[in-house]
Amino acid sequence: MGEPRPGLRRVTIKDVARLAGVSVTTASVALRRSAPVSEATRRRVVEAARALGYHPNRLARTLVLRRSTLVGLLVPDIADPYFHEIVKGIESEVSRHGFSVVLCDTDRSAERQSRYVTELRELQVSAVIALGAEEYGEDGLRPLQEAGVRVVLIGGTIPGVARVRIRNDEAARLATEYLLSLGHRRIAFVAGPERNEAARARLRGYRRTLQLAGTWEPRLELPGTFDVASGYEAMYGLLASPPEGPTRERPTAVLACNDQMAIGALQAALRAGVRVPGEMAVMGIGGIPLTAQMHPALSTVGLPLREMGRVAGEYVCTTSEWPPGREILAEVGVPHAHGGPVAVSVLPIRLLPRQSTAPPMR
Amino acid sequence: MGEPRPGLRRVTIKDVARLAGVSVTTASVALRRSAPVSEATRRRVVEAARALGYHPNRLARTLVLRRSTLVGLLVPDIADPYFHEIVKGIESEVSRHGFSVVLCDTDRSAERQSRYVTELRELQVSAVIALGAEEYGEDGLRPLQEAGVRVVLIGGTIPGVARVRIRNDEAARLATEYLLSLGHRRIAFVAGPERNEAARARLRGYRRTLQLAGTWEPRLELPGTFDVASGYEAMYGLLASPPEGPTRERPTAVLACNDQMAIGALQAALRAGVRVPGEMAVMGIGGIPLTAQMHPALSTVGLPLREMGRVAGEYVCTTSEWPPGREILAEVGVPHAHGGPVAVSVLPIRLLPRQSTAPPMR
DNA sequence: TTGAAAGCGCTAACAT
DNA sequence: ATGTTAGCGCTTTCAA
Repeated sequence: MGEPRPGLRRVTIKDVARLAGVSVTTASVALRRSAPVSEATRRRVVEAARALGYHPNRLARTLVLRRSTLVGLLVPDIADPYFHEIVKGIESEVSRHGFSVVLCDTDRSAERQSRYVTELRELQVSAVIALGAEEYGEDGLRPLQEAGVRVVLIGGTIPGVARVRIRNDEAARLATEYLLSLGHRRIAFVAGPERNEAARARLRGYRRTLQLAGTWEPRLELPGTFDVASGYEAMYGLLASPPEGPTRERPTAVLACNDQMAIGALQAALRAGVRVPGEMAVMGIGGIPLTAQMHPALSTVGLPLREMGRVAGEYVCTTSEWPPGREILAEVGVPHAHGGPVAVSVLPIRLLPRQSTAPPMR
Repeated sequence: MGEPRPGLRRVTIKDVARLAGVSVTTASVALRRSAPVSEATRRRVVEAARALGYHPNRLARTLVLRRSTLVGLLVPDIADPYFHEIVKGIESEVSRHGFSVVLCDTDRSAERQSRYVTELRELQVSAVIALGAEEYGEDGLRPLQEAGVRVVLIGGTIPGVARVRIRNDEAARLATEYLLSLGHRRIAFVAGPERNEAARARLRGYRRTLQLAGTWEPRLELPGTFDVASGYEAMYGLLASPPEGPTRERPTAVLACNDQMAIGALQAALRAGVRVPGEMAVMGIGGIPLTAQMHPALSTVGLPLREMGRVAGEYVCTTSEWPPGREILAEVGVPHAHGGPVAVSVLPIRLLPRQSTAPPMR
């Protein structure tokens, strides 16, 4: 902790009270309007506060009220573009409610993670929003819950922890059906990390859709790690040595499990002189802004990223309890999602057909 | 503010003291080792704390000690890749010192900005790190300073405010000289926003270097706005209608004022069927990780982004005052920077020659 | 070596 | 309508 900055004694409510010629209580009440005060005194107090440049000390308030306006944000890597829109959604919603966000970039390190969990407890945060649940393990967030901190997950599941859900399987289904509708039959899929729940769900959605269409080929499922380079490599490998199969032809379309890998795949294709979308359609899932900046602009499935952040932010700032137990805040999916639990609130997943997809060449 | 969470009374130092059978004072002293305590009691206290899962309340501590472990981070747009490494540098350094970062994404809105300035004051942050100084205006941060909050800028200048400086002109010079050394003579420059200090410095560096080489052509200075799209457009325009000049030929190389625009320019060239680096060399400035992911990998000038964040973080967490007045923390530049004030600490800018640059074709 | 008392800035009973 | 008292959790004089 830094030295107390000397000389700069901050102006407290005491100063305001003195200048206004009232008691501290009256000053407090007048400023907060938490009880009736005569209009005259209220004005005097407000005027005194303005004159002195008074700003209430939130920490003192937190202490006495025993509720904090601090919210922790646990994120595996703030540089990961997938998180950006989500973070912006969180940040603006939380701020709108008069809360503040404490940023904790764990850098995917278990050690930093647990340090942050401790730190957030000490800071008396009222809630924690955790991105990338698969990082924390079953009980990584337990200490927070036990301390009475409201915890909500975005992406992934931990038993007993509230979360914002989206229908990742539907997102993949939407993309796959779109490619099918364009006339593609051999559609490769660049999968994500096995441990990632969203990646698994998207793979499932892709697989089921192709199985239903009768064109599923296990060999067209390529491994990937969510990053640009792995998408590049997957496409590179595909072009270098197309997987064998019922037909010897290489796929006419590649769906990547996330946008970053689609970007990598796109670049690999272009680099190899393969025309996109003419000779190879490329598609992602996510709808991060960068996809729109590519040339050709990348077709993808737009997930309500900002809205996910907003919902989580609203939840943690909101006083009323949500349905208890393993709470589902928002069931985010296509409106006609088949079966499943009733949606609390259905946010739109939408297809974003852009330049990187077209019907296969004849 | 949320409701106080009932029932979950947190464990305080009072509980620890009671369990250990000592006074609160002794418990405090034992835990902090701030005064001599008998080994026996110390163990009892520590044991009690462990048993109860005690975590000190930092806000209470801040209140009494009058120094906070909160640091505000003002950033125009957390999704801007230029800021990522800087933010990570800040975050890890600040965290290493036991401080926490309050994230404020102003979204380049003046209104949000001033709300945040107020919020940070109320939170009693001990310091604020502000990225993108040009956003805040001469006195946007004044209230913080007046409240005794230590303020430091990364990028840009505000009179009387400490800042971390890098030699942006040198970065551009380095890039330009490199392109000259490859044999390029007609080198276009995609400039950045006029109001951005770094953009102006880089333009200056480019211009002077070419003037020195006797190959400067004003028409080769193209306008840009720092984003990918503007780099794309600049290159697109260049290829569609090469600027007239002493020779009718189009430039053989394009240097962009930042990496994002270079990425856009690269894509435009590739899209137009112009081979990079064969027919057109493309280069950026910044060294953001994304440049390494491109194909071809983008040549650029690596700025010590993480280190800039680290230095700023260290400054705000550090108790000792730095040189007063318009403090210069770290003069970041090439070792042989010509003239200028003496460097407090010189951080390396380094050339990152990669695949997007090569000698011009004959 | 330990503890009692005071107080950081604020708010909420409970008077008046 | 206003003021007095008490106390949030913690640390630090100052006594014992």
